[in-house]
Amino acid sequence: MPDDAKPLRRTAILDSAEAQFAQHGYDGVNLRAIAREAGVDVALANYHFGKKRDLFDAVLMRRAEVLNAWRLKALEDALSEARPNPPSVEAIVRAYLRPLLTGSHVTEPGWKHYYALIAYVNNSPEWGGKLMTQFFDPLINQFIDALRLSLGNADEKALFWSYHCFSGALTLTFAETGRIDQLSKGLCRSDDLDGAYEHVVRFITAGFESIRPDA
Amino acid sequence: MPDDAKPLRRTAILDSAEAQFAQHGYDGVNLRAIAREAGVDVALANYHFGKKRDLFDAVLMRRAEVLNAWRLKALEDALSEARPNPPSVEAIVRAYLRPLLTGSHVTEPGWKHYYALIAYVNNSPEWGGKLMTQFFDPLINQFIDALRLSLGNADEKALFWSYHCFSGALTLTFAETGRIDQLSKGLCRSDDLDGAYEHVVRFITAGFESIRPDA
DNA sequence: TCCCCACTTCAACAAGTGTTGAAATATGGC
DNA sequence: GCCATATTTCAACACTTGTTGAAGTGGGGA
Repeated sequence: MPDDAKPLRRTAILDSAEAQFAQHGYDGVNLRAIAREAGVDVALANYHFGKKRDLFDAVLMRRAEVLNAWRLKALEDALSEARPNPPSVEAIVRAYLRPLLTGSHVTEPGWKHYYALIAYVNNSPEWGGKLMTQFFDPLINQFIDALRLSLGNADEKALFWSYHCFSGALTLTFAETGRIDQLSKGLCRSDDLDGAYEHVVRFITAGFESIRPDA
Repeated sequence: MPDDAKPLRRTAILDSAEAQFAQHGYDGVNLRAIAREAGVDVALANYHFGKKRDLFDAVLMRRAEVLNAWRLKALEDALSEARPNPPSVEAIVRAYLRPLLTGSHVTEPGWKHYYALIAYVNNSPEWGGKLMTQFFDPLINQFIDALRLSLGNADEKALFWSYHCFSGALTLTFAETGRIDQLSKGLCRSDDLDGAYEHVVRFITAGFESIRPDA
């Protein structure tokens, strides 16, 4: 039987929580609003997920696993295509971003909400350090290893600060705040992840290339 | 008389609100906690600033004006130094970042809190578009104009998406989430803004240079 | 048919929320 | 000292919050 055959209410709660946490943050949402949008009673969220904070973690976890699998495969493909040499920086950046910014899923509201949630978490002084580490760092370390190889003996501090810039640029893209729409007077649209892809790839690749020691 | 001679409680409320909004976000804070840390009664916040949301705006406004003045001067200095030519991209990026990441104020808790607040606002789908536009975009447009001149006839979409990456990298730096500390196993410290400065300048400058048409 | 079980709702609690009007206190000009 | 005004506190309201225990529902196996 398919995964979502019976527990319809359960996933409805997750979907609703995802959308609302993404838009208003953890504290800006109450369980009654989540339950109302899911069409269930308040107590049901507690029955399935426990405390509010556990529901938040469950939302975060659900798509993190899917995402990490996609991105791991993209990285491994890039590595095996270039073998025995390390892939180019651009190939690594593309492997990092392609599963996130391109493909049919990036227009689905569920994924958009999830991305906005990641933007919220990554920039939160309270949770940024802990939660991002918990859910994503094993994969991120593999990407950084690949970049280190590709860049020769780049300075380690420069490498980590460069990744930091990368992460910040990406998560602001995820937030889809509409600010670039205003700044560019409508020329760029923050909800157009696919359109942002090539621009972000170019900018980030050039940033990493600038720390190459023999450059 | 100095500005902060009499209204001690007023600024105490602003300081406390700044610290708490920065750490927990708008909805994660209640007025009683702000008043307690400021050592005043709850009703006093209402007397001075009105509704909770107005207090939030007042916190945002206070340092925005100072910041914009510093950064405008830095940009004008860069422009006049290079005249009649446009300044280099690096000079513009430095003018943008130097007032933010270097100087004696960047170790003060007040400014750190304010920066974290900016990170919160800039990445918030609810407020990112509106508030950042309101407080900072007049200045940002001048920076983008300078970059456009310096870069020759760069593609406009590429220019705005590049600034978007810039903004994301900077605001994640402001958030000081401690994530880079964990990723780098302590080699980089997210509270070391001054140490981040040169790395961010290099990364961002290279990113912008990559869209130069004759490159 | 009956019973067990997972699931769902109902109703309520205790604590915390922003906001406000009135009372108390301080401040500065005369 | 006196009084108008600005500041600060007190006390309370009306409402929302997360959480929980008890009751109800439905379906599948004995």
